[in-house]
This record gives sequence, C-alpha cells and structure tokens, in this order.
Amino acid sequence: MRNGRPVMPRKTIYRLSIYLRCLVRLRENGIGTVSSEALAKAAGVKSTQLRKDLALFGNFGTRGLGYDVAELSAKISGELGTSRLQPVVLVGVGHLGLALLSYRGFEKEGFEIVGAFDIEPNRRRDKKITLTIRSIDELPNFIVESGVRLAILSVPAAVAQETANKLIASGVMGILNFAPIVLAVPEDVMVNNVNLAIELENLSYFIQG
Amino acid sequence: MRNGRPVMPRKTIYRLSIYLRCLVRLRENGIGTVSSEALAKAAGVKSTQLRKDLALFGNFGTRGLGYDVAELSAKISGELGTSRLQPVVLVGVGHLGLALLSYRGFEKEGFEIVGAFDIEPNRRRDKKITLTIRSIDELPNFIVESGVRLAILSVPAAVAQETANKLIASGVMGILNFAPIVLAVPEDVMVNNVNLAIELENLSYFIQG
DNA sequence: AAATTCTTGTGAAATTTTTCACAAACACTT
DNA sequence: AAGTGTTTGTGAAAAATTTCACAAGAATTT
Repeated sequence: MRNGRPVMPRKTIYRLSIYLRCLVRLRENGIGTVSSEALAKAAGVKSTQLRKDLALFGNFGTRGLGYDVAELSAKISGELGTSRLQPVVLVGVGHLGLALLSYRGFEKEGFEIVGAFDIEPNRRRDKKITLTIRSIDELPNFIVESGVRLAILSVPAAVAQETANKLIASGVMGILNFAPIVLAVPEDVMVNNVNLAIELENLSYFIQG
Repeated sequence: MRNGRPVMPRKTIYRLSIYLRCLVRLRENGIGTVSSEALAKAAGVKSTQLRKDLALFGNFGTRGLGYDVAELSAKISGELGTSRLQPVVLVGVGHLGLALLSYRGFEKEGFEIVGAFDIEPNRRRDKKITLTIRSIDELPNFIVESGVRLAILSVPAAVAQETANKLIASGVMGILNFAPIVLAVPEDVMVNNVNLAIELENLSYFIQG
C-alpha cells in the first residue's frame, strides 16, 4: 500500500495514461459511453487487461453497457494525480532542452515548466523562448522555495549524476532523465529514462531480416 | 526463430543496449575485463539477469574472471545489428523534429538521419540546420529509392496515422513514434512510442505522498 | 600441484503479468 | 414482464520474467 491506496504496477500506470488519452479523444468526439472492448482496441491492448487494470482501483462500469467516458476519465485522472497542474523544472537547456521548452504539449497534458536552468544561462540560443533561463547555481534555492518535485534532466551525460544529486538534495522526487546513463538514486526517488538511441536500436534489431 | 537466430524478448534487447553503453564507458576508462556483478550494477540490474540475458545468444565469459570488455561489446553490438551506420528518415520538422535534427547524439550511437520531411518544408525555422528539409510529397520516392527502413515520426497527432501509412506503404518497417496516439500498423511493422507526457504522469503517480 | 577463491552458466523455484472462461448484472426488445 | 443480447468483473490457468541456488570451470595463491 501507498498512502492507503494499493500500489499499482508501473505497467498498469503507463496503460492508465494511454486509456486516459483515448478517453479524452472519445469525449472530444462526443461519445458518452464506451465498452472495454472498444477502448482496449483504441489503446492497443486486450479488453481483459483493460478490465483488470481498472479493477485495481474500483468498479466503474455498467454491465451490458460499458463505461461512462466522462466518469472513467475523472477516475483515472484522479488516480494518476493529474487532476491539477503539476509544476516541473527543466535542467539543461541544450538542443533537446530547448525543444522541450518550446514544446507546448506539456501544458495541455497537465504539466507546467516553471523553471529552466543551465550552466551557461546566457549562451546564444537560436530559438526565442518566454521563460527566463537561470543559472544552475540558483537551482537548489528555487526548488526548495517552490517545492517542485519533478524535474526533466537534459544535461550531458558527464554531468548528469552530479546534477541529479543536486536535484535530489533539494527535494526533487521524480526525474525524467534524457542523459544516456543509469542514475544512482535513493530508492524513494523515481527515475524514468528516455533514450532515443536505445529506442532506435531496439527497432533496428526487430526489423532485421 | 528469426533468421536462424532465437528471438529475444524485447526487454532483453533494451537491456543489451544498456549493457553496451556501460561497456563502452568501461572501455573508455581503459578497463579490459568486467564481472557480471560489476556490469550489472552499472546497468542497474541483478547480475543473474545479466547472465541470463547474455546466455540467450552465447557464452562469452570466463569463469573466475569475468567478461572481456571489448569482446562482449562486439558480440552485443553484432547481436543488436548496430555494427554499421543505420540510415533513418525524420518526418515532421516542428519543435521536436528540429531538436532531433540538431541533436548530434544519434550519429555517435550509430544512426544517421538521411532525410527530413515536412508538409511545409519552407516554413520559417529559427534554428540553422545542414540537412535540406523536403516536402512530404517526396517521401515515398525517397524511401523506395534509398531503401531506408527506419523512421522517426514527429508530426502532430492528427496526421500521424496517415503519415505512418505512407511510410509503411513505401517500405518502412520500424517507426519511432512521438505522436501521442496508438498507431495501427501491420504486425510485421514495429512501433516504439515515446510519450513525454506519459513519462511525467508516471513519475507524478509514484512520487505522490 | 593442491587448495582456495572467484565467477560463470543454468535448472528450478518464485514471482509477475497476461489471458482465458464464465457467472452475474444490466440494457434493450418484444 | 419475460426474454434476449451485451458487457462487466474475476477466479483460475497460462505464460513470461525474474530470482535463487549451486555445480562446474578457471584463475590465483600457497
């Protein structure tokens, strides 16, 4: 258990995110009710898996009818904790970091980048952005004062571990890591890695033939 | 089996990529031999898992000593099919696509973006890039003629499916998909999804408390 | 060269995750 | 209001993945 709720497998949480996006799309299309079969198909999973996933935190369906799109959206959203806007800091404003800052998708999905940091805040950057880029030195204070718990780490591999250490020391609990190394962190800190080269390598293996 | 080789689980392939990166780092540090215990620790897995993973395609270790870093690197690299440079096309040159083009990390990892396509190739872009951006109309011919099998898809969600269809019709077998939708593809086509909002949502769930 | 230490490779056990199969519950039709 | 059809929720089975435990092999020491 975790805060009185059952801990759900990480895979289930990923799938809940996918279900939620499908539900949002259904709602945009004015669809009020959906069966597990239809929703599962949209999400690319089996219907039994969808039902098992949902069963982990409640019974929301109506037999013979399906799920109420709006209600299920709200339940999943509540479960994921994305009901309200989540603040995030971004550390490392190179090519990738800059793109993430420019990417307007996050806010639509419930996340707001409230601070951007770089070792060289005044370095020349081609793109115009609205958010001020601060020095890494300001990072600890900013995190402590703002209470932000999530960070996007897009610094070079060579400094990723030390930067992560700073983030954690200041109170960050979750790191979305783009640096191609395995970060060593305390077990109550969560790291999700995004490594594009590994994803390509993976594709490359499976299409050989 | 797959071309006479045993098919390995997708998870194993991901881990092989991670092992390979750790090995490269070890070699850079002049380390010639490594035990499964040490390598597993660097990769963030258990040593038995590492050994099981390797056992799927050969026996490379020396009991009492460990693995030869250079030899194991070569074996994994060969298995993953990353021994030679892999060509990739990039479709959709918006914020994210542009960042990926600027990102010099791919070439270092064995991939080369040989073509970039956008529905609006001459749209004003802040960043300077060396690669010519072509019209989407040229996409099918380019893929057929160049024989590229891998694509990075960074177009808006609304046109992702139809763009994927074009790619597949021209012969693309693997798609790294950044659009936040589940693509419907034939079963011999492989899709890896990268969805940053979902990764953040996932972190957000696990740090609540 | 025997003993000791280390480390791999692997069968078996444990765990996790997915899928099956179907009773129970509800909607809709007649 | 009974009958028919649909869809959920779930116990049980199956499959996949991870971990354990240890024999076997090789290096190193004595």
